[in-house]
Amino acid sequence: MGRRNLHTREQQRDMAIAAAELILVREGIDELSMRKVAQAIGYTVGNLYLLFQNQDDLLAALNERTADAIYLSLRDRIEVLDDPRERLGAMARGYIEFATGNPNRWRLLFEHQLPEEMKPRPTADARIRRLFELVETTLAALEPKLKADALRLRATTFWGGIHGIGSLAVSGKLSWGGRSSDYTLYCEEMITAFFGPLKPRRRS
Amino acid sequence: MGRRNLHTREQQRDMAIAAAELILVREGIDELSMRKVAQAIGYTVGNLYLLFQNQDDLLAALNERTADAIYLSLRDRIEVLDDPRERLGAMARGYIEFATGNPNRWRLLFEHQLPEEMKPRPTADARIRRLFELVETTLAALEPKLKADALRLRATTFWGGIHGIGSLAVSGKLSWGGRSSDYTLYCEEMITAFFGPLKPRRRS
DNA sequence: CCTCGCAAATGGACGCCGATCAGTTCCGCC
DNA sequence: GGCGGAACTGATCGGCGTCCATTTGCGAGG
Repeated sequence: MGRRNLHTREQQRDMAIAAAELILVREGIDELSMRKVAQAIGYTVGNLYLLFQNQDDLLAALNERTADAIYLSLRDRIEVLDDPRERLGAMARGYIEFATGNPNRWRLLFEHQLPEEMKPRPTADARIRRLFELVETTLAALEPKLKADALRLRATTFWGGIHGIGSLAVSGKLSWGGRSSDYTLYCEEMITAFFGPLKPRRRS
Repeated sequence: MGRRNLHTREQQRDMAIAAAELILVREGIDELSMRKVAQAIGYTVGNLYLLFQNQDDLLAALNERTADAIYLSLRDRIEVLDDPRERLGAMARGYIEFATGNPNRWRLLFEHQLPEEMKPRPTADARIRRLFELVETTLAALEPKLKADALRLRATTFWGGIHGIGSLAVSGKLSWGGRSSDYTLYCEEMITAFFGPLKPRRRS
């Protein structure tokens, strides 16, 4: 075949990303090959390289979608809550739930290192930074007396801790440190460590 | 060539593991291939499959060594310290230092998921559990009034948090949440969150 | 000292992968 | 109606993990 013009470049890109995400979710990272993606969208492998620089470029596009999905999920969760403390809890639980509910997408985002020569692709990084900033903003409402530097340090450390719970949960290593696999438990413990016991006074 | 008997099976295994670790450290996970390992030890690829079931079996052997190295490193660090609080700090810093100092070994251990059909290989898991138990034991000395369940939960959560710092540090994503890349800062903040400010009274 | 069984090790084959590019096809403009 | 060039193909390359028929040579038995 030659020129078909069935879809625009942009459409083909979207199709490829969607197909790749489906393969990623259903079959895992190792099964996600350019050949499978090409076959899934009805084009040849060579054509994929007119849409993406290489495989890592496609994976980076996937990661952008994942980062967006996490951010929007957390955003939706907290906008119905008023108490900053509850917001942080909801974000933490939402983060862990996304990790355990979408392990392959989560792993690709955080554990698949892209080669450094494609570092000038700040889009994905910016979307993660947005996530950290969401935490920071929420934390600012909870601890208004903290200075900017201390606030940032605290938010980053807290979210790094939550991230660690997610990381261990996804790789199935949380049970190594204890019997339970109920990640919410670890979540609550982390929040308590950072922000004190839940609801210190109720109906008092 | 045929029978050489230059090295025993055990020796060949050790040579292969050592060679693989060198390649892992120097060139990264993606460059660690069975062919390179075979060439490095002066044998053919086919012979490697008389020593290991498959590549993941070799990687699992590498991970055992890494887990041992981390455990022994932390053990050495704390045995010269008496104060439990200082011990936990030393362990946390040591963990992060190992992660940032040996990123490829650390990534292979925690971020490379082995296929589930080789799950009946409890050796590597046991070595990680040992690490968690070391934390738990040290924490027990700091908070003697905690019950076993609460202790385990607290230790696991704390160590999961430290692990998260390491995970983000290794993947270079810690700067996303703040300017500094001085991981010790995050370490101290995490310890403070869990165990209160450092040295609450000095020379008082 | 010879020889021969069998363990030890080889090396090539298979099917997959990411990546490249000369060549083919056919759309749309003149 | 025809043609230039964009769109797309598919063959090709080197490398990968894995397997196994074949070859080699050590060492026990004569």
